[in-house]
Amino acid sequence: MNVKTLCLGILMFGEATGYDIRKMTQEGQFGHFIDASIGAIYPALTALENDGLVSCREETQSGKPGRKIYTISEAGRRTFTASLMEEPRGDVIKSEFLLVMCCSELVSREHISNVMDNRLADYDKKIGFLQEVREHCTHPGSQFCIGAGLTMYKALRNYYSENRALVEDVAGRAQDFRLASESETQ
Amino acid sequence: MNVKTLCLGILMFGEATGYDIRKMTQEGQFGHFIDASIGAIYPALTALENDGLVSCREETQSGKPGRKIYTISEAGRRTFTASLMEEPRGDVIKSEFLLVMCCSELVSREHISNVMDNRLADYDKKIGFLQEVREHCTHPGSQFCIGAGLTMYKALRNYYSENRALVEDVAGRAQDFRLASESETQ
DNA sequence: GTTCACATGTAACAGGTTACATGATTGG
DNA sequence: CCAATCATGTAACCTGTTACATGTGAAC
Repeated sequence: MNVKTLCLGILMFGEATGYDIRKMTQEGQFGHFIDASIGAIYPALTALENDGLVSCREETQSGKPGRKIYTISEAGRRTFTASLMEEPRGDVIKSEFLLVMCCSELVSREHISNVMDNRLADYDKKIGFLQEVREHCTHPGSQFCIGAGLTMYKALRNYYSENRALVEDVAGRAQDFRLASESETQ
Repeated sequence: MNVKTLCLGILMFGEATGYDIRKMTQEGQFGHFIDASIGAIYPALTALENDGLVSCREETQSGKPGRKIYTISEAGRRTFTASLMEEPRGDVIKSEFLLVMCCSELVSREHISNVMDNRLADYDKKIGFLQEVREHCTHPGSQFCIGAGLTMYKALRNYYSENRALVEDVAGRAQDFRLASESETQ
């Protein structure tokens, strides 16, 4: 799913600026399953406008840079709806965090504990965001997605806080818990 | 986290071919948090060898194409360990599935139900894989990561099967459940 | 017989990231 | 006064995807 389609999808929920879209992929109701950087969003919106899939209205404010507010067009709606009919591909998850946890014996216990604390705090923040968004949301599809995010974050948060000892106890002890290659090949 | 580092990380657990690494990022103990395509892995391994971070032994079998078995070097271990000390970035999750669910009123109920059934079956398969891997695994960090994957998949599987009616009941009823933009701007 | 799993590799192309450039306003 | 938030945009660069090319052996 490329950034253009993602922007179209977000614009289905209401007009927005590039900046708004960026924010929605960070903290909003899409934060937990859509990823798009600001440097990709602006060119995507320009391309979408050239293709006639969105229209743009410019709001010039005194002093501030003019906001470019994008609205999806009828053609844009059709294009987006058509893209929904394709079989969705498997979710992509990339977690540097789990890679660190996986190899906890290679780093210090302080580092592991610190990274873990940060992650737990992150999850609390995300859970708070989603709970707040859910209260102001009456759209069934969004409710479903917000619920999925909350389910995932809460389950992981709980798992991490209950099982962190597993990785913390072996941190810095590479000698005792050698990874497979070391015991096999040496 | 780029593919080179990912390969290094997997090779910390034992020597492997490019093909093996690909499989481990699909079904193995890394399948749920590492993503690397085969077309990225082969060049990465070549680059890693040129940098002296891995060594390569070629096993020529009768008929079959020779397997190139890569082993991480001492320099490779140091490089990988150093990369673990960097603060891990937030997890990246991209889900076309949730985008479809989010906009379920735009497509038919058949499509939604079909996509949902596929997803549930996918999760069952993944849960089965991980449960099997867990049984043969004594490494604490891996156990932690496998447990995290199981926790996430089981929680989502359960949530989806309990809440699928939310999106199925509105499928194909865009008139009744208009997305925000339609009611606001028209 | 045909499909699948094993096994490697290349190259064109698409795509996105990062950093930079600019500038006002608000809050600490 | 400095940092953060709002707000847009460009471009060099990096990275990875997709499709193709090749070939065996086993299973169905």
